[in-house]
Amino acid sequence: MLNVFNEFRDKVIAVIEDLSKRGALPPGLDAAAVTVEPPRDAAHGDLATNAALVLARQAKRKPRDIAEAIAARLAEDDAVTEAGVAGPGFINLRLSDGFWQARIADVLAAGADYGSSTLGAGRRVNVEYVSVNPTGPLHVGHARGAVYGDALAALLEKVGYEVTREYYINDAGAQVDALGRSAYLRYREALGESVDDAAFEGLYPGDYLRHVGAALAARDGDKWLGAGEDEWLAPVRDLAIEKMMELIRDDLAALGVHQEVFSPERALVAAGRVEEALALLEEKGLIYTGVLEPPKGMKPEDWEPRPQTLFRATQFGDDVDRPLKKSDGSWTYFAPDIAYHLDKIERGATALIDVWGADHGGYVKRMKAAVKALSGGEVELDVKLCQLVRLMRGGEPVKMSKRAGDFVTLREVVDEVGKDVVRFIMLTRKNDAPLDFDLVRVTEQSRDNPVFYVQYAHARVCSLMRMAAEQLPDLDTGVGALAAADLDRLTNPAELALIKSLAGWPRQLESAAEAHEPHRLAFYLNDVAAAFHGLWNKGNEDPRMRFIVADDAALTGA
RNA sequence: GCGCCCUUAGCUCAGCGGAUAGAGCAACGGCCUUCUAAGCCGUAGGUCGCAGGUUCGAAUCCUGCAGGGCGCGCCA
Repeated sequence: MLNVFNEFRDKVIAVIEDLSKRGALPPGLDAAAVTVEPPRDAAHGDLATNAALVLARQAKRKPRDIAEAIAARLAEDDAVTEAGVAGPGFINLRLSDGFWQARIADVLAAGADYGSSTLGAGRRVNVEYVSVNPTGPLHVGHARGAVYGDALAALLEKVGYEVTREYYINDAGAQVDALGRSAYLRYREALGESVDDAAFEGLYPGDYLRHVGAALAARDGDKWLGAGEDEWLAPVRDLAIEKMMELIRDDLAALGVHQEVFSPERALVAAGRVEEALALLEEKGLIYTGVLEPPKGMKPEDWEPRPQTLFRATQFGDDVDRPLKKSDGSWTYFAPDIAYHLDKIERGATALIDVWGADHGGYVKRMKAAVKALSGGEVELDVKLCQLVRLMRGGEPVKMSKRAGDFVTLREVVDEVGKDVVRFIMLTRKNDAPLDFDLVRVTEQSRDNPVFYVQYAHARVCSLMRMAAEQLPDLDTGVGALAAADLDRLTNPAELALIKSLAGWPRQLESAAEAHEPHRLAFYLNDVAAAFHGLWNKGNEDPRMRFIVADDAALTGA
């Protein structure tokens, strides 16, 4: 029995069906809204179900009467020691110590698969995250989306989805041309010219392009020096993009993030996919030429009404129809994005998740509208916005220099505090809440540093295994032997609390996956660590409560 | 002006339509000849921004309002 709550929900529903069959309840009741959860207050018991409250209206009976009938039947279950009705009609169940003890054997038998489930039923989900323009290294803000997306992807995989981890490379816009021009300046430097800082006005002045310039000089010599921009821009830009993507992948690897699909915008454009996607919308009558109203309340200085190619986003819940072409006839950013999302759909994803920075919030409705239009409503797009990260050091904000190219890079932070710390801290807040990242606090060894608190629980477990091997060399600490230990000796409330906490893992995974909220797992780990530290400390009051009891190998095994 | 997000203890924040709304920090009171006390236990602290609505039941869903953040054609 790996998910206690799901199993008992099945039992409750079986009881309801049986009561219907016997005429104690009307037939054909809809039990979809029945839940089995841990009660808010542990004093109420181990499990609580709302079954009677959900059924009362349908059955036209008083909730408490239904609750009494269901509770009486649940009380017959071997694992149930107490089934009571409380409040408006909750059924509270208390389960035997033996039931909980047996869960340890379940966990050991499942090993690393513990908590895995088939909730996703193999459905294909595409999670797109990071997708930073390939114009420089990742900074701290990018790390949040990277960790969030990576954790969400892992979480969905764990509960049975088939997940694609994807990065969209925006390598077709004006900013990669600026990147190419910047790299060209570094190339001239590499060949001995001195280049003024002012030359980088509007470009990327960061030092990280110096090695691109050097690589170009090494590869091509001085062949571009006298050439016109129309000759050198494309090759220089392409090399720069390639080098920047290498840099970004290295940064991601340092953070433990590995995406399997990197989709370049340029390839989509070159393959004519933008025209294809728009033709599809055109067929559906969703594209027209029209004139947009200027946004009210702000005064665009140079606003002139002009006809534009527009997508009927308003038919799919957006506030205005959205332009697909700029006035010079080239695509807006939206057009290739539509093509890209169509591409993801055509590759077989049945659900799409995009992870964006909060400053892209204004873009969500139109993208959802486009996906709805492209897929005929078959594919759902969920856009998760990650709020800002405020980098601090000892309570003081870290100064982000205004000078372009001089931000705090992800790499610097990972090098300073380690990838696990960065990953964990990024998950200690909901994605849509701002997050403070204090470089000093996250390495402190104290209760208010959640990274330390959880890692310390793990360190103590390792310490116990080491000490047990020393003090009880004959004790078999293999998984099979431990599962067969005298688990019925674990009757202390602190011991049972830890077991119950561990038994909640499958449920936590499923609910976090369904909500697309990996941060819940960080909070869960904190709870498990608290239960463990609490039990550990019982050993300070009473040596018999220590994990290792030198004169009792059987209890130590348990 | 419009859209999206946020508003929960002194502070930072969890909270999945359920019961008396929780955790850490800060405050106060305990606990070390240790399986690392880098921790644990306890006390105190609340008009869940405000006002309506839906519901057997609302911090949670809906509407309006207030305050804060982000954004609003030819940046991505």
